[in-house]
Amino acid sequence: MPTITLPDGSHRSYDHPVTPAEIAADIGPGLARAMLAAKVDGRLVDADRPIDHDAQVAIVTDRDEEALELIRHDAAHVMAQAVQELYPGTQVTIGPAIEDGFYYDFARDEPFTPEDLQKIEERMREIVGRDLPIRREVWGREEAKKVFSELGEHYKVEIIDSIPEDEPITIYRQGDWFDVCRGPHLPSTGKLPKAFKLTKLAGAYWRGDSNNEMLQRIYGTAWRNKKELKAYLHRLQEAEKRDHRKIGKALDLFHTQEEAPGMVFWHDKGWRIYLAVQEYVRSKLREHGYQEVHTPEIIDRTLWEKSGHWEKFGDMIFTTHSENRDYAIKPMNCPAHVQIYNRGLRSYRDLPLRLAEFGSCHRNEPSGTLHGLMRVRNFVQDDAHIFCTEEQILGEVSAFIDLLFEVYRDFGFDEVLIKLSTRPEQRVGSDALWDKAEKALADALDHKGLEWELQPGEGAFYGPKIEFSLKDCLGRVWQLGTIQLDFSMPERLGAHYVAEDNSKQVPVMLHRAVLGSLERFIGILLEHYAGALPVWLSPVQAVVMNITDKQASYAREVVEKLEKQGFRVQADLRNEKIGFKIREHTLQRVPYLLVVGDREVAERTVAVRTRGGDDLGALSLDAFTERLESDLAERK
RNA sequence: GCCACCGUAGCUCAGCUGGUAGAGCAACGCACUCGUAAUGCGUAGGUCAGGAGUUCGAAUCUCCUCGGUGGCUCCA
Repeated sequence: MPTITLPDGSHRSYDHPVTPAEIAADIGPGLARAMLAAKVDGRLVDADRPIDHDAQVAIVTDRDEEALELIRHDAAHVMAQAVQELYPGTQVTIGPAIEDGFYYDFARDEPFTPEDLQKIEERMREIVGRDLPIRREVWGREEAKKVFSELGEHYKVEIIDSIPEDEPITIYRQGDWFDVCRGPHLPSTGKLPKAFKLTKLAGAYWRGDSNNEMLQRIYGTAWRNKKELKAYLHRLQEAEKRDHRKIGKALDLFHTQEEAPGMVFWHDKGWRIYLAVQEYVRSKLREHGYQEVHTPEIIDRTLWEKSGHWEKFGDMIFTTHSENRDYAIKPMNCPAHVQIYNRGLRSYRDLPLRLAEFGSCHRNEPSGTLHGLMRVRNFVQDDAHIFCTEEQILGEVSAFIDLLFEVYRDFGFDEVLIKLSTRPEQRVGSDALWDKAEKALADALDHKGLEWELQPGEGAFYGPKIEFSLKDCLGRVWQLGTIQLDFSMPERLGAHYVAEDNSKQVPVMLHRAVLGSLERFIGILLEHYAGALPVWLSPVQAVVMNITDKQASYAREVVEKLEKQGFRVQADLRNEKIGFKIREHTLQRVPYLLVVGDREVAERTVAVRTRGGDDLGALSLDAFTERLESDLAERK
């Protein structure tokens, strides 16, 4: 006899198994109508699933956040039904709810077109209008396989086969259409809010394996009401405006062209940003006890054979040759740093040895993966390798995390995603070493009180790693920093040190980067700030503009004085109206706009306006310099 | 690399079912010397990504190549 506890703490007892729908009806007809599903002991279930035990029950309506997942999953089903009604013979595969929406993967010989999306969306609305009840059924495994294989749904048969033996095969039916699904679902298709939109077509491999055939994926977004949908679409639009590729063009920072796919032509202003970032990191490395080195970009292939990269990444390495020798354009810096380590005999007293390089690397990334500055074929890593003893791992990892967060904070990033990847099946090094290393990484994170996600088995074959990522304006996650332990390369490349007891030991090598690639990092910076970089990173920190030709020489004098103090300042003496110049430099995101007219010349001041439109009034040059200095100090 | 889509003036884009290329901004010239987000008038600018084919005729249709976009796979 179940006793039901509601969220307000009240109880209701029943003398028979009761469905959430009945409970909702007991509470009130309004709630019963609004009901989408229920939460029973914290788990989402269908409105008509009987409850036969004492339970905590909450009725889920479209006011609850949980409703979103249901709505999106239902939208996927309704879309699949619409597709199969419109395009008979199309096979269904899987269709989950995802962040902001849903997708469904279909198998069909003919490709879907953007016009098809319109039709499918219309048919979806029609199916919602039919208000078909959605029913859960439990089928026998063999029966289910028979039905789906007779329908020609071969992917579904494979899915049924992959469901664990002890789990029931559940079918959700809406009208004539049904699908294998774990559920839960809405009570009927009519409960699906008409606040969805099909957004894009894409290819996707069956089961995410590139050896499998490619399916056609349709993505959509779905929300609780039209207002939410509209807000989401607006958010997307705003995000697109921040796209670093657009900003790069509009602010004349860089370009790419056909002749060098995946490689960047940095223009003057973009390169100033690049140098500002690099100079900053360089100063941080010095503070943290690194040596900066520089190594060749073209190195004989034999070194890469020894390191193992030639065999493993051969097709991604650019090569060149001369006088019967094959060279690799370096895809990474580590083997080169080991060469520096290996010069001379190292003592345990030399460790930890931290070698840093702004290393230019080339990797022949597959064409489909290139993306603006975010994924390129030629990039510069803020790379460093730390050679240390096993005992020093924890301290080095810990110091690295401090450095990383100092840097991220200075650039204005607070939200960092952290993942720890541990031992994969195929690996080198003893279990005892892996135990120690994984613990060192986890401890270092925990001691800082950081939140992190464990990715078991995702480590490299040569050691575990931590990855630090940021999201771009469209929510895509890009990895920036990383610290990886390496138990393999030092030995492969013959690195040693003499220990206290005079024995010869192999050092542990840590690969680490804070920004990852400078290119990608600048891309993220541009999107994060929508192009309006903090003063310390702005390629042009101030523009001095005259109102008429009369003030030209004073304007030049102001520019010269500020430049002498190390600021990045330009003059705009064109014969244009001041409003025109203000507009142009505001759009160029110049932090400070200095206007000089007759008044300023007479008083030896500058009239200061910010790119945000604030009027700071007339300031003496000294007062303005002071303001710039304080911006730089605060990294504003 | 795989699937789909896209490539027109320096930039942003228009050009319907094939009939011989257009706008705004930018550039250049002239006038205007002006006080905080666009002064006016004029001029010039394109082998429609490249190649092949269909056709009397191709920016438009077909095929190939290159590049880009969105996903998928990958990312030492």
